[in-house]
Amino acid sequence: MPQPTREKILDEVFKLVYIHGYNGTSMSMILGACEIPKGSLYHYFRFKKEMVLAVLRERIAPRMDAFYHFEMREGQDAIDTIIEALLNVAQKEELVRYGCPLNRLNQEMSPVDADFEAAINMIYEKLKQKTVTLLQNSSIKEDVAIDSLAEFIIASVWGSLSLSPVQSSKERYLSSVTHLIKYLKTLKK
Amino acid sequence: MPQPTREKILDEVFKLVYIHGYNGTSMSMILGACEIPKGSLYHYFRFKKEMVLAVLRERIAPRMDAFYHFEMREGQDAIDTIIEALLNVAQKEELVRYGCPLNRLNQEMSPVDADFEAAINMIYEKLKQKTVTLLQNSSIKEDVAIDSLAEFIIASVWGSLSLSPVQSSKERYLSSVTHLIKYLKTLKK
DNA sequence: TCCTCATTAGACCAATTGGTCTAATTGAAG
DNA sequence: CTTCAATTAGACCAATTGGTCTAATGAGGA
Repeated sequence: MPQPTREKILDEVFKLVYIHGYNGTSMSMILGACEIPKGSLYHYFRFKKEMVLAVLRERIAPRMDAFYHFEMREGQDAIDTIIEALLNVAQKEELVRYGCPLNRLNQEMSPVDADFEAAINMIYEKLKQKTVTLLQNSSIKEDVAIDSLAEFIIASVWGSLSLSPVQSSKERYLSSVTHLIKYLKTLKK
Repeated sequence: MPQPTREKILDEVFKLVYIHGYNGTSMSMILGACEIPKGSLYHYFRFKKEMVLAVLRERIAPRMDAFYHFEMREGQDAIDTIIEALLNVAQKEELVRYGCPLNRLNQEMSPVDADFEAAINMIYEKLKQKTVTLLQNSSIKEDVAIDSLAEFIIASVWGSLSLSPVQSSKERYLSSVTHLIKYLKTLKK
């Protein structure tokens, strides 16, 4: 068996929902992409919502967790770790093309579904907390509001990634996020 | 007649699509909200897509145009006009609650529909151009890349408004956008 | 070998989707 | 008043939606 059915489903649903959104992805699209019969799909997931919530936990959350995961330079200032992460984003084709998958689902589902809202918020808070921790261990001036700075960083990335999703490009993201980086540098001690 | 039918439709469709998205809004929801029969709806618009594109042009675009529309202080620096606009956003209940309607439609539709992508891009470019013009007439340092700064400003606002759409709040938006304002001030001559 | 249980297969279903069409009803101009 | 186009009304439609259900399959352990 090349790939367990359940994992295959999660992979395909992630791709479809990432691009078409929750409401834009039908069960028949999913069936077609997975090339499995209905019986299998509904054997693993009771219904669509449960499936996409699983995608959130098992595909999107790990991607968010990976945001700061790369070889850290020895003795590097934490603020530079963040900057490196920001620049890393530009290398991910799908990110500059379609934006942050968490943010996409957030905008579509949070206002209309409490379960999605809660699940998304947990993932967001974790990412924010990581950023806060990094900022606390960095050479940033003491009088800066760490918490809101962390939110501003995430917000700027989300926004920069949503500038023209289609014609978008690495360059557009980079030129926008460069300002964020410049700002971060002004906050150094 | 209290309100021409076509205008009523555009108002209701705007509200529904703003919150539920394009695919999350069905014709029956629209019919229900407008309290009109199907015949009327399809008399004014040939199909759903045409209707929402009209909402984009006649409801969303004007809102974007209004972004910098308020009494400008005499002899005020253009950069302060921008800052005032950023702070004004916090007063719009629906904005801090649901985010920027243009950005929402952008994220949902641009990747999957060329007509939406084009229409949205035109509105975006106009907003960006206004921002560029303001920046050019401001006391900003000469070596700053005006174009990408304009994009960064819009991106930051979009992002700040999408931080937790539901539990969101004025405060959250403000504390995030405060960093943007601080950054803009560092760019003054 | 047989049994068991997870899995696969797909026919089937009610409800809803976006959309068509014809008939009735207006309201304004001549 | 009559005329005629704009508008309203809603029955109707094929296609699709998310979801159910029963039967067949198959792999592993006793």
